[in-house]
Amino acid sequence: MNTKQSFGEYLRKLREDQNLPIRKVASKLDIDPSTLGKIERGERSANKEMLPILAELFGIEEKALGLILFSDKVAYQIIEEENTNEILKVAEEKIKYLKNKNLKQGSLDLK
Amino acid sequence: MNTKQSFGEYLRKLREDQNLPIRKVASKLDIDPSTLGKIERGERSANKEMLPILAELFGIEEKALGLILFSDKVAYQIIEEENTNEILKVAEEKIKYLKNKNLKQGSLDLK
DNA sequence: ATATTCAGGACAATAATTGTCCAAATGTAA
DNA sequence: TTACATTTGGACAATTATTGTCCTGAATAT
Repeated sequence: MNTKQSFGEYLRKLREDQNLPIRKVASKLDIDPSTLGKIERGERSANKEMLPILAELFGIEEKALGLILFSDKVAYQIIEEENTNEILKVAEEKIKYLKNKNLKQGSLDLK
Repeated sequence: MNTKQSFGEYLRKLREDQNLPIRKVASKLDIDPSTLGKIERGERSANKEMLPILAELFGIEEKALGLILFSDKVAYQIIEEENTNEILKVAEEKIKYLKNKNLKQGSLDLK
């Protein structure tokens, strides 16, 4: 897993390795080729519905693809702050706490 | 630093410790009391402009307040995924890479 | 009982996101 | 070069999310 790559860069590499035109992949995703181009260039974000389609198309794990997508989103969200590491650490503790809390309560009040 | 608290819960505690009504704090922030109530209950998000005002009002570090706010946002964004820890780890590496890259290039292309 | 405070829904305004369409640019092969 | 396919990127519209206000009713305090 190359964590230095953005989702778009990764996607483009996958596509080019298979010599597929944007047009074809876009068609699988049922979106305009221009939109996919923007996703590959990072001007747009992909959404979760695209993940299983892309995973199957390129023969990779959907979870791995999602990992790249979500880490992109998180990174983008806080990269302009100075204390990014601290933010991530506190977020991790918070998530741990919340997941445990909701587990005990039974109700998944996470939306 | 209590990482188990959300930004809103933390804010409410600060306010109640000083026996201030929502109305007064909202006025300092120049927003409707109802909006502040929602922020305290987590139904709305605070924004960065509010941080220095709140920090001064309650005599705490703006950075500490921002830490709680941003970690909240990150946690909220990914808490429904299963592999949250992995996402955070990859995000951290990505940020490290991007910050270093932009440092070297000089241009802060982060927006 | 009256005042104040707070909760929460309905609503409007604004901003952000998502996608399409098209024209220009780029690449590719004959 | 010509012809064709692909990609880029701007303008635009539609949808969705966010933000805040206003108002009513409930709870709390005096």
